[in-house]
Amino acid sequence: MPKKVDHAARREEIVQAALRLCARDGLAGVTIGQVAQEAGVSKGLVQHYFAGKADLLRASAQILREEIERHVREAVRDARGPADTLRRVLFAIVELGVTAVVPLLAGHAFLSMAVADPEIRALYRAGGDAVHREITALLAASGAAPDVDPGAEAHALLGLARGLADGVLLGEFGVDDAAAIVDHHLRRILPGVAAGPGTPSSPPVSE
Amino acid sequence: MPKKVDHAARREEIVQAALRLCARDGLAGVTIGQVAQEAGVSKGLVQHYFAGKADLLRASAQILREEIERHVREAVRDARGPADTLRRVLFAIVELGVTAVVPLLAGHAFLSMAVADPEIRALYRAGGDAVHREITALLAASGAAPDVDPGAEAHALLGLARGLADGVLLGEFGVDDAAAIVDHHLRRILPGVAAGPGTPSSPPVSE
DNA sequence: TTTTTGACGATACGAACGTATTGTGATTTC
DNA sequence: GAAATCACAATACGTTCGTATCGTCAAAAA
Repeated sequence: MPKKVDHAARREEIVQAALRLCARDGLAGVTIGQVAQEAGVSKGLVQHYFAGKADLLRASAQILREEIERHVREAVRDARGPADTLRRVLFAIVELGVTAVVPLLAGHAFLSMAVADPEIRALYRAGGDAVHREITALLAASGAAPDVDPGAEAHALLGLARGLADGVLLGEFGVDDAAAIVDHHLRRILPGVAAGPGTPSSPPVSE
Repeated sequence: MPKKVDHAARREEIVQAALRLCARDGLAGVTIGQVAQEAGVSKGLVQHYFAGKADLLRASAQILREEIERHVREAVRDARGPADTLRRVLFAIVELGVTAVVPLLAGHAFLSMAVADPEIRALYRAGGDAVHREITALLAASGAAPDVDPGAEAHALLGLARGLADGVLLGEFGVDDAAAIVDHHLRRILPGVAAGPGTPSSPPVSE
């Protein structure tokens, strides 16, 4: 039998190349040949690991989701209490505009596919719902003001964070401006919870 | 001399076909041939009106922006006072998720192009900045609470609206839920301004 | 009426696409 | 050590892309 390789790892290498291309040139720039070149392998190898282009894109969307999830989960790792966790989650999402431009851009490119492809759409929905549930729970555990409905407020916060991430991505404002906006809203929702001691982001940079 | 036709109108017809394809299949599905077929004209005619594919895409992004701007401007037409206008602007943006799925999806597809193509990027920035200025002005004129910075709050509201539009687009919640969220935030920002008498959207639908 | 001009269609062509096919080593099992 | 197996490269093939070119017809100007 032949050399034993980590099938999943090899697939991920190729997918990462695909995501890079997707962020640089859009979904249109993702071709088997380009992906192979970007990954530094032969075109044949891409075929060896993926049944076809659709398979490649499907896997890319999947890993894209995991990538963002990992990013958020990492930002939350050593958070103190639900309020701090919530803050870090939202910051992490906003920071995608600069920290993880590739996944974010690729995500946008995939969004149009999500409408046509039910499998990718399900992936989007699952991801969004998971974050929403998480934020709802954090909100409920953070001692929110009595007039806030955790479910609705979670939709608001998630929407706000996503919208701000796009603003950061397009350079309309900086991460720190976005972070300040998030903090401002959190302070309104969570009375008595001051801004967390450690800002996960880098020191302020003038726009 | 030959038959005189409205050059701009013919270009727009073709662009509309391109945008439809873009929303249905993503940017990858926009080919000269497909656009021609969708528009019901020959491939040669598309060439006749556009110097090349890049020209077509550029024009599409331009018209896309005008389309959304028209949509918002129409929603604002018979608004009463700055607070009501602001509310209608935000509602219009949120409603893009159902009313103008084509422009919204196409916009997402173009977003990745905006990073690479400086011309399209400038278009995005100009559009975003214009809306931001508008919202800032409306906010200042609406008698906002003393602790709100109109500029920052405008970024927040615009971000919120954009994020909610995506949520609506993906079916995470309904337009009415999103509208309620917007209203809730507006009430906090603009004390003393009750919800406008006429909700532009349809009656509540359970998710 | 003749000429001219541009709208528009049909076709041609090279490049690049996705995929199918084949070939070649290296490595593990027997 | 022979045989089987899989990672991986190379090539070939049919399709579709964007674009260039040519042809045609109608209408305005002469």
